[in-house]
Amino acid sequence: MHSFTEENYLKAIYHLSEGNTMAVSTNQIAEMTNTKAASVTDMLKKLAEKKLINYIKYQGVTLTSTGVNAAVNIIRKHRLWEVFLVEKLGFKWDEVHDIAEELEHINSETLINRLDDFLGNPVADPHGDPIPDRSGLIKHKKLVKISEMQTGESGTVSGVNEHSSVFLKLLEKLGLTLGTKIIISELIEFDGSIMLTIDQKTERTISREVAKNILVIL
Amino acid sequence: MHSFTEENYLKAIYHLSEGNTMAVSTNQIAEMTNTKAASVTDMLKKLAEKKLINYIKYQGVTLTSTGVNAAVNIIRKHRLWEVFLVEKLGFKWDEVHDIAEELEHINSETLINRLDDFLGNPVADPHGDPIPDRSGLIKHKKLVKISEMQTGESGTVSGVNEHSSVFLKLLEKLGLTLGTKIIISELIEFDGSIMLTIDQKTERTISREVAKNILVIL
DNA sequence: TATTTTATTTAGATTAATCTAAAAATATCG
DNA sequence: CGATATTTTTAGATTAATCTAAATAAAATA
Repeated sequence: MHSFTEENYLKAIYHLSEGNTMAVSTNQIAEMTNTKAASVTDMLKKLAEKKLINYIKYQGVTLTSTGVNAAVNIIRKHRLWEVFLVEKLGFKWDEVHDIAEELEHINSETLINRLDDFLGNPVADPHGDPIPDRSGLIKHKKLVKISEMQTGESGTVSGVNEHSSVFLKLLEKLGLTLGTKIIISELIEFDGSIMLTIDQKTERTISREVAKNILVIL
Repeated sequence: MHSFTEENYLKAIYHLSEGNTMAVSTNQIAEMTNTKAASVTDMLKKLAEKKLINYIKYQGVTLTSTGVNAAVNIIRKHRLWEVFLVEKLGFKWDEVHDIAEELEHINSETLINRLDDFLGNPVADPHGDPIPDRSGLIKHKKLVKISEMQTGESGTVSGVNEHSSVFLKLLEKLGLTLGTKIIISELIEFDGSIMLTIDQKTERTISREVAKNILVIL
């Protein structure tokens, strides 16, 4: 098994390379892991030694397939524990991240597979992020940022790009939690803010910044 | 908070001082934590510095009240997680120790209190060991070893003194799991083994060694 | 009680993860 | 394209937890 710390680096690299196919830089990793670049370099050497990443000095890193596997497994655990915390223990979606951050390092494949079954094999966590299945497969849904929608388009809130407690609490206040149906009523040219109808009832305006971080299924 | 390692030392000291009021020795701790005496000495200095133990060179240690609190809290977490693993995830009583050993270090009072409620505030773990309540109070039941019972006496299996998987599996094979009613039918003088009736049906003989490790409520 | 044995502590190293400061490589821009 | 800025790496320390080997204290025993 890998150490707690190694797992956190793998996860960071994975998240940083989601979307873009580019290699991830030392500084990016340092920022994400709250460490200094020098520490990251040391760890990268170690992870490369273990064949978890492809590392060329000064050129950034990518995960090897072994590395991806390890990372995906941690993410699977994180998200399943989040579902547990919300569905079974009654936590709110903005309260679970830090606890899941600890729970994701518990080592037992049996445990996590039984937890998965206990929870009814959920496909998404409380923030709408997909949960990898036990073979590591992730079913990505086609999600669109509200900021990219056109007037008249409608969709269902199904994910977020920003997981901070402040943001999630705001969404709750706005009535924009997962499953909420929205219709774009107007795009305001002046500041890019967006007016929308929530659940066929409330009309609301949200800033472009907020809109960028809400994902919907059309 | 205390480190993972510090917590393990506190727990070890607590378990070693259960029952006897004597100070716990460096070597005892070394054995329980699978470390060497020299490492223990270092850690004892650190724990004493933090006022978690009373430590006098060469004289062994006792926990301070702060230390007891910390230890009991870890034990509470361990046992609640064990209940979760058995009751909710379908693990067997001999499979949960190692996983709970990891889970007990997850830091969140809210989490553990919600888990407690979710489980219906159990008073004992799957091995019959009492679960401290959220204030740290432990309700000890008056338990007697089968080896101390007399012919004709009856009782209900309610705990064990040996938590190894081998032993627990044996008890299952023998039909001596928690809740089983037994009556002592004969004490065999030759080797100290004990003949008993299980659930008013089966008659069985168990060795003194096994009998010493099964606890019953009369 | 003196001697031997056992237990404990100290001294000095090691490993993992981190840091700061300096050096080296890469990227940017005038 | 070359000077400057930025990024990354190296060098050398630090901290927590551990170890082995040697020294010291306590306990057992003859």
